[in-house]
Amino acid sequence: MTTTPRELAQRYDAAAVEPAIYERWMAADAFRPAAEAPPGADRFVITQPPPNVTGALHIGHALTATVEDIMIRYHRMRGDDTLWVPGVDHASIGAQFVLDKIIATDGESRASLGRERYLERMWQFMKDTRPIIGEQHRRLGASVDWSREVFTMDAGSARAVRVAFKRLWDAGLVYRGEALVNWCPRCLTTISDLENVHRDETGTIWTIRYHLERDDGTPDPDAWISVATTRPETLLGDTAVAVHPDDDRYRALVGRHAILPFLGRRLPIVADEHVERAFGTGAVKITPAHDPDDYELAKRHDLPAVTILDEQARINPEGGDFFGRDRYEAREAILDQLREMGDLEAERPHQMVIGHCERCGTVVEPRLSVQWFIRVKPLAERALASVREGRTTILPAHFEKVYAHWMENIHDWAVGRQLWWGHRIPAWFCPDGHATVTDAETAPDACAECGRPGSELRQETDIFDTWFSSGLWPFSTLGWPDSTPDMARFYPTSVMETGYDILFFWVARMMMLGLFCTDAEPFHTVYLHGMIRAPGGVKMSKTKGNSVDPLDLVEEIGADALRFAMVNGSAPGSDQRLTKAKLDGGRNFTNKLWNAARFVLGSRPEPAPAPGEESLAVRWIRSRLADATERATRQLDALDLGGYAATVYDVAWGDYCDWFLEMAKVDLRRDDATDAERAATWSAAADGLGAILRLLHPLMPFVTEEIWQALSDFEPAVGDGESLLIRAAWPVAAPRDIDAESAFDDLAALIRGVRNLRTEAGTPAGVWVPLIVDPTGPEAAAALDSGSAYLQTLARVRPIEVRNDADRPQLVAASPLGAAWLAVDAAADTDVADKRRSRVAELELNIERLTGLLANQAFVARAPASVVERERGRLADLEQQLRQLA
RNA sequence: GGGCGAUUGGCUCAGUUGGUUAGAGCGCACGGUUCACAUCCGUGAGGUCACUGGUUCGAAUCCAGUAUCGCCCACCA
Repeated sequence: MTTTPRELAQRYDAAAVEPAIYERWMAADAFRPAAEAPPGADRFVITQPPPNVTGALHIGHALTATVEDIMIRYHRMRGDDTLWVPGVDHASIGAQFVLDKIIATDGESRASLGRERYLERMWQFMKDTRPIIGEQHRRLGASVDWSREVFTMDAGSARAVRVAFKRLWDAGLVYRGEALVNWCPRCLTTISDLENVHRDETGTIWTIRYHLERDDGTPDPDAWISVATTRPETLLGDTAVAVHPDDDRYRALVGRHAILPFLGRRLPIVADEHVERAFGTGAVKITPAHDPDDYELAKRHDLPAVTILDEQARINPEGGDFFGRDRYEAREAILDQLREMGDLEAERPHQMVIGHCERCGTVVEPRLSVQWFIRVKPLAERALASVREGRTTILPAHFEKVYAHWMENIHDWAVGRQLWWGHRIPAWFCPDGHATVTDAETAPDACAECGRPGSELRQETDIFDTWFSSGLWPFSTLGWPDSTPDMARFYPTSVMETGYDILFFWVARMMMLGLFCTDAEPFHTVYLHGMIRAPGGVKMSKTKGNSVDPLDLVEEIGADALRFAMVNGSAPGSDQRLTKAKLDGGRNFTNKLWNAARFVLGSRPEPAPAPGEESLAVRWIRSRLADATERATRQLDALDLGGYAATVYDVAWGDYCDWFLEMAKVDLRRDDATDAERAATWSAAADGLGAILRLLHPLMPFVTEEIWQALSDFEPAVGDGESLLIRAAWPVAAPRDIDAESAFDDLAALIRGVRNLRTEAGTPAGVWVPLIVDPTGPEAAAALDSGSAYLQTLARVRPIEVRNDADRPQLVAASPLGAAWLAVDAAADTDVADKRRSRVAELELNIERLTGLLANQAFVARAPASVVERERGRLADLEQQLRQLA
């Protein structure tokens, strides 16, 4: 055992300490669950969103990792069987977007490389980029089980994807069909509704004349129907004009035809109730292949769909003379020509919403194609019931409504992506076009419909939407579909934690797929954190240049300080601004802890054979820590992380540092103390520090661990012999010592009162002044006597004269222990007299109010007795104070 | 067009099942080289809890409505 304190550096150097501490945890294998679950232990398993493989860590990841790490460290200390599986998501569209840019610098492209070489290049890219996120999570202190690290392109994940899809197929929940889907002409793939982000924009709405057909089939130059459109270029794909059946203006035209400009196509004029008479001209051009509304209408009226755009949104050969032009060029050309022909009747600005590709920002194009769909209604119903019936709880609770609303209005999920990087859909086509779905990696033996041999089958080239594999995460990471020990031990998981922005993308999908695949809710609690915003309250984004790099912050102030800043004063689901002031607060708190530890370690007195009597300070801080332990435990159990942070901050700084350590100094340094008493005080200080370190460890793991090492090094008793804080036990709340707390409160009130007097009287802070106290009674006198050493030092008053004295100056500190005043001449100060008068007035006002309240029969009769009692106590206190001031 | 959330001292935010004197940090004012810490210590000022009405002995908290801001969802050309 070391008996001399380890020297703690004068300044805490987070940048140097943190990586070393992480190494120590790794070396001790502290993150991995035991080989077998400890008997009787509760289970606590985190489900986390795997970050995109290509993305550098941003502040949102930092918050995610912090919140999860707090939970897992807390439960680990509780002795629970904990697991937190780390990993990265292959992010197919995102990764391709990044890689496309990289290879473009070499003059290459997807097309120039081809699928096979492109994928080789991608795997090579993965080797470089995959470890980055993990390394960054280490810097934040994330105590994940690295031995179970998962990549969603690993074989295990791939198998889970195939098996899940095959089961959905077998259950009749997968179909292939033609539909109008969201198409990104730049990424060259389908995207889901969720990835199609709508933005308000000011566009133009044009009114165009379609001439009516004459009996001889030619357009009538003098008769037309005017249609309004925001997308003139799509007229090339028009196959009808629609009006409302009850619209008198057009009733006569229904059944006749208009002639499409440029192409001369005959357009039937149809009546449909979905047409809004008041909008535009009341007549709508119908482009089934390029507008979702029109597509639906065309189905009702059995109209053909003509696709006029190619995959890059250029006019295809169907567009006649406009063939080859980009959609916007074509728009201008068409407008010019219509204008020339006199058929462009009007144009005016128009407010509208336009869908953009979430990834690249390109305007999304509805595109008619054959796609794989998952029929999600039945899945959604189950997922909805789980939340409605409380088997899964969402925090904060109001997101349950958001979740329900989305689940109730869900559309079938187009899961296919025309990309290369990702899990290829395990469907195989025979030359006759029959699809066979398999859960094997290789081709099925034969076509399920016509029996053609496997050698003639060709695999689907589409891959899965990344969220399909992410949706399997909670169990695919544990070895599903096999019945692995991990599945049995860790599934279903406990808390799924993420930002509310991916509630639909991911949480909803996990719920649906989890219930379908495993017949169990994949987690019992969904904890959604808010977004971190820039100081102005605006969204952080790299393009705006207002984003902060969490790693820069870690480098500058340390991971602990950043973690504290992000969690303190935050509430789940609420956005927060990360300001300099907040970050400084975290850094300052780290510094405070460090210095408190330096003091404790450096002030150890001579060892004493037997511990002496415990002082008021010791009894008081024990009780405060017991209270904090009880509250912190309750708050962590309720996932109230902001409350937990506030609790430990307050007890550490406000109670332990500001009051206890100052009182402990008095006890350690007073001349009349025995060695035994000093030893008792110090050992309580060390114990208190140990308790604070334990309470704070989930939030600020590094600095607490570093201090713990020094503390437990030469005082193993504090740590129960556990050399690593990460493995130490979470404290058990001891009973409160109400007597000590109330004795302390009385004394502290007096000390504050005297300090206040000094300030008001303008007594220089360093000067010792004599104090006179007139105690309220014998008990107060006794308390005063035993607390006089504290009072002297903390209020810097000496000597203290205790006497009953009716002759009081203007300046008096009123307290439960008695009236006190400084033996200095300050009475001449009129300012002081004013202050006293206003204090008396305030007291009288409050006494009046309380007297009135207590005279109210209804209050006394209906309020709980404890409340009435408390008000009576308050009134008595106030009356006593008033007497002291008189 | 629907839905959700927010509105608390100068700023950023907490506020547990309604309990009567609404908290914190920062900022501000004043004073401090008290041997852990100036990334600190002490003292203080500052709020009719957006507004209106209701329920209640009692409302920042529950209910209804209004206003402002923000977010999400949505197939009106």
